[in-house]
Amino acid sequence: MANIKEIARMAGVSVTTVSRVLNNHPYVSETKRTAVLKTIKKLNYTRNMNAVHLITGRTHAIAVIIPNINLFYFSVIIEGLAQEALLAQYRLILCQTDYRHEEELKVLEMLRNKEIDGVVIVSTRMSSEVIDDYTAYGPIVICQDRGERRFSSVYIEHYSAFRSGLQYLHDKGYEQIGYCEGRQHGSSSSIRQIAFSDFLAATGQPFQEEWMMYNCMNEEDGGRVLHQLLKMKNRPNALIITGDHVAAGLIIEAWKNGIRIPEDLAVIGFDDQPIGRSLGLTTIDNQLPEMGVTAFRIIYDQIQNNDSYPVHRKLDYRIIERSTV
Amino acid sequence: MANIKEIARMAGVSVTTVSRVLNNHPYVSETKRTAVLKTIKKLNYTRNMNAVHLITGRTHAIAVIIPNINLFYFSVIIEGLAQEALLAQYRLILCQTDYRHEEELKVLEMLRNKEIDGVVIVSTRMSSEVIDDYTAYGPIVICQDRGERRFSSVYIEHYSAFRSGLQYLHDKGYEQIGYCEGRQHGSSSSIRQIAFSDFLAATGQPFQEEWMMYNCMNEEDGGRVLHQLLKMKNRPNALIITGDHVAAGLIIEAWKNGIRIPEDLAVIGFDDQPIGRSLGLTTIDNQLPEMGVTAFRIIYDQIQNNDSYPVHRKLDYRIIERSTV
DNA sequence: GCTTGCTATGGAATCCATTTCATAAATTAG
DNA sequence: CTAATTTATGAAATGGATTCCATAGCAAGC
Repeated sequence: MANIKEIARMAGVSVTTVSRVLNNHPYVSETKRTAVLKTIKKLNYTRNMNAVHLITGRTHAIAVIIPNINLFYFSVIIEGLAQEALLAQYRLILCQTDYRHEEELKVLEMLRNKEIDGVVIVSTRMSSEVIDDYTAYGPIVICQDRGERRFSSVYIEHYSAFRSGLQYLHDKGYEQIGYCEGRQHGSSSSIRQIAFSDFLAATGQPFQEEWMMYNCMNEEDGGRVLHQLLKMKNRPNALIITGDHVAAGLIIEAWKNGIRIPEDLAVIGFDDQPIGRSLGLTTIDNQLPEMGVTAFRIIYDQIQNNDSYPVHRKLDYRIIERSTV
Repeated sequence: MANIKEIARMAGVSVTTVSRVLNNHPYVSETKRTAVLKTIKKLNYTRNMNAVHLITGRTHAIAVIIPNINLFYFSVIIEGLAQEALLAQYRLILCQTDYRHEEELKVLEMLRNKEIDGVVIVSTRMSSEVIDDYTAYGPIVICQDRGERRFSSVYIEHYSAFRSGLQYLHDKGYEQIGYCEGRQHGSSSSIRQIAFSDFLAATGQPFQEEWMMYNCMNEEDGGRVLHQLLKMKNRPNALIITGDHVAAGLIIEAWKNGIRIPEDLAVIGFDDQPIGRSLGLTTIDNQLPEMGVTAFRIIYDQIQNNDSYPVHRKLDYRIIERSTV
């Protein structure tokens, strides 16, 4: 109800002085300062932040584009992001777009509209060209590896992470390796597929279409994969699975069906998820929380310094050896 | 850069007419409309949404207070909430407060500041009195059962859900029932504890402190609980566990230690989580996605109708019978 | 022919804080 | 004792839309 003008009138000062008190500006006498504070309290006044946003051109909010929060991979990144945003007193607008192009675009439009100060893109199907068009309006950071572009990125080297997983299996003596892949047309999927065929080529093995399992998203898919394996005449003796929860579903189904792990089937997962820890699953940790944290920090720095020079930050991965290989 | 005034000047119309075009107001002639649209395109104009928010007093944003997104219980609620928000073209501001009182208050202050149009509180430690103080500033809905208050709620009857879980075990012939509880001082924990002791009283059983397991939050805690059980001289033959992931950790550890489920130990969980499905875990489904969806709809209705009459909506639960009881 | 009602348009007020600029008093420096 | 700072204060411009109100042309109703 009350606005800065009314406070000024009642406290017998100018609006400028009230604004100074509100923003802790030093050049206000102690008498006036207390008078203003008293009036503010009396009228139960707070700033209308929309006016502040309008005049300052900043909203202290960033948006994050994500297909779905209820997937471990994403929720962990968001957790880190949200933690950092809280620390920096920034608002985090969650945009669960399910890869829908028009919704993803709407978020970038928010940047143009000045509704937000920056955008973190965790996963998208948008082309780099489309995103490039919006870099003029504010910092954008993407959690994918896209090479050099006009926007910043934080990424894991999926190629080498995947290759080192394969190499690990190979070093342990497994030669027949199958691959359970997540979202078939994800950006990292294609990189991993290349890593996979490069590995096969390097070790002189043929590509077996039967040993490729597509669209493995959750525990149930893992279970389904095990039954696929059971039907095969020529089975792989090791599996590399992108996502520990898929691996978990598979391992549980394996136990139920008397398949010994790793004796009959070795399994290596990704992302070091809690359920994998319980199962003793060997996995490749991708430092996902770090991803969210880093993404926020990049955005934050760019907002603070009004700097649009793109930054690229590579995160490390590491193999966590447990008992499924 | 460009604003509505400039568009008006260039298109040779008034700002009012431009605003009308922008808002699809019918009373604009076709000639002027196209002139305006052409100018908008030419100058690559978009509205400054902060100005719109200021003048309209609405932001089309709601905030959600949540301790941590990376917990299944919460992330599922958020998923539903985010889906509905997207449909209604609302922004969802994620406030991961980790139960910190000052942070939770800041979110309510955002409502007073007019930064947001409403608040969904998924879980909080704030007292109803504190929340009541903010209902004057906009709709608030809480996902907890707090009896009749000045703000709306969506809730599960934890008491009866828990009792029916116990009853189910009892009907199946289990008499020695232990209880793994989540966050010890959560609002639903105390209700469940009452349900538990009421049940014991009703069936004439004594309360066994040893059979109460506190602070079971994740898979590892479930594993830990199993080892606690192994050490007991007098073991329960059934366990009711709030949270399927805790139950999952326990079941996996049971398998490793040769405890047969349900023969040696029956287990009933809560929330119907994916990992539980793989394990064949009997569980009580609390319709969590529905919770988020409903919470949003309540807020949305109240915003639309400028209606602050509190609504209370109870969600159903149901037992999903699988093979651990 | 006169009253309504609808279409079309624009001027000006409004939302509310920040910030630049101008001014003046009080210090400090030299 | 004058010049240069520092402190303190307020008027007015600014950010960029929406909307109330006034005006006017035109068609329909009686």
